[in-house]
Amino acid sequence: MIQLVRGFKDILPPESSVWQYIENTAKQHFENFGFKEMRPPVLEQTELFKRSIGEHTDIVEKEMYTFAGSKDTMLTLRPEATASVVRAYIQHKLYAADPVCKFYTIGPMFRKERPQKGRYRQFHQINAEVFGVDSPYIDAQLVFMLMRFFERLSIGGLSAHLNSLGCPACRPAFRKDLAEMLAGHSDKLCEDCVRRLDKNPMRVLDCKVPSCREVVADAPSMLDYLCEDCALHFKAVQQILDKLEIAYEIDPGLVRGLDYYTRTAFEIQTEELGAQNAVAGGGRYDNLVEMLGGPAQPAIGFAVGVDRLVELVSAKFPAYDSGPQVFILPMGDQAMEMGAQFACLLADAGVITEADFSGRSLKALMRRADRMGAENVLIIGEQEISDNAALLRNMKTRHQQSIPMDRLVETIRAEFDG
RNA sequence: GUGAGUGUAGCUCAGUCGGCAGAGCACCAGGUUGUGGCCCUGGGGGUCAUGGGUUCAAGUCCCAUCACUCACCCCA
Repeated sequence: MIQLVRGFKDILPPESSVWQYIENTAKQHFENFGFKEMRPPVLEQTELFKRSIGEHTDIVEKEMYTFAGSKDTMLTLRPEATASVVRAYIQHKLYAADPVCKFYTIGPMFRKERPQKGRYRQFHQINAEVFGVDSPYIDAQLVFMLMRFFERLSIGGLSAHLNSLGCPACRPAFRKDLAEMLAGHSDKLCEDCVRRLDKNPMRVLDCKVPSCREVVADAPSMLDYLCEDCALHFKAVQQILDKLEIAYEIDPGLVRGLDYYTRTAFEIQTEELGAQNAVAGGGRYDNLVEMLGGPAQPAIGFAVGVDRLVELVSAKFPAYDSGPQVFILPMGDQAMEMGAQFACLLADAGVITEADFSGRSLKALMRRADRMGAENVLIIGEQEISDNAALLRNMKTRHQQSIPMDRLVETIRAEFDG
């Protein structure tokens, strides 16, 4: 038997209905905030991700699905969406149409990591990106939009975590001081953090090892190093969130893994997930558009992990298959032929219709209809054919009525309109 | 990539010391010639993950592979 690829997953009914619910809620909600859907391809030139995510990140170094395309270009299944959206924004000169562009995307991403709970090699994200606005107002609006989105999905125990990562003007000084301070205590750091010292010292800030935490407790905070512009920006984000009555925590340990982030970084966490508690994360990337060859345009975005949302939503509202409104039960060849016609005509008329052509006993058909949760059954047998009227039975009330065949579709449709 | 655990019917799982492959649920049929849920009776269903090894004999012991789960690394 051919099995599905490791780390990949089939989304079967009824679970798929939860996905539809989440995606539909996101579309409606984000469009209320002025976002339009963009659907970039899942495949891009490898170079795009190397330049945006950073050549020396784990994602690019060992977690991408990369293979040779035609000639000498390497292709990669996207590990995240932002790079593609930025690429499309630049390539189609979308900044020319209007200075402000707001997009959302929903779709699969691919990362070749070891699968574990809630982390597949094909995972799904809902992204939103805003280009052309450097106002802190938009930072706050994104956080607000996210919190409300999760509330719509009835996810509880939410908290917003905020930090500012500074900008190229102020971050280097912080990074240098931090690295020096940490290096002075390298004997107390865990193995991983010693390695992080040269690679990305800021990541030591969110290490969970107790001895590292002690060292970090005395570490300098980026917030003390922010230049005037960055400090004002961050202050403004907080003020707006206060006005919007969104609770948040300032978390100097919140560090984004990707190189392109600047200023505001945020993460939405829930208590309902255990160790992997982040359901969304994002931040500003004011330099990425230019880095990728576009005009200097500020930008900010976030990504929501859909796989985790599905778990949370399913735990609250278990998925189930809803049954047909009408289940047609024909008996005999002639009835079968009529049932087949009615099945098509009713469905086309907007009634959720199912039919059973197995030719088994009425008892067996009734049992199947009941199990499938049918609201009504339409019985067509010899008696009904000679009466020229089918029998419609409500499965809950057990009420039965005879419906003339020649007006059957209109009659049944009228029955459900009310 | 590293470490640990698991793999037996569609699902959840039992299987003792190595000795005929099991249960519950689900499915099918009958009890009721054309009326569902509850109940009763019966039935179908297995490459015991895969491949090799030890043994008179392997679901059970050993090795390898694969898959899943959890954790690590890393992380929107």
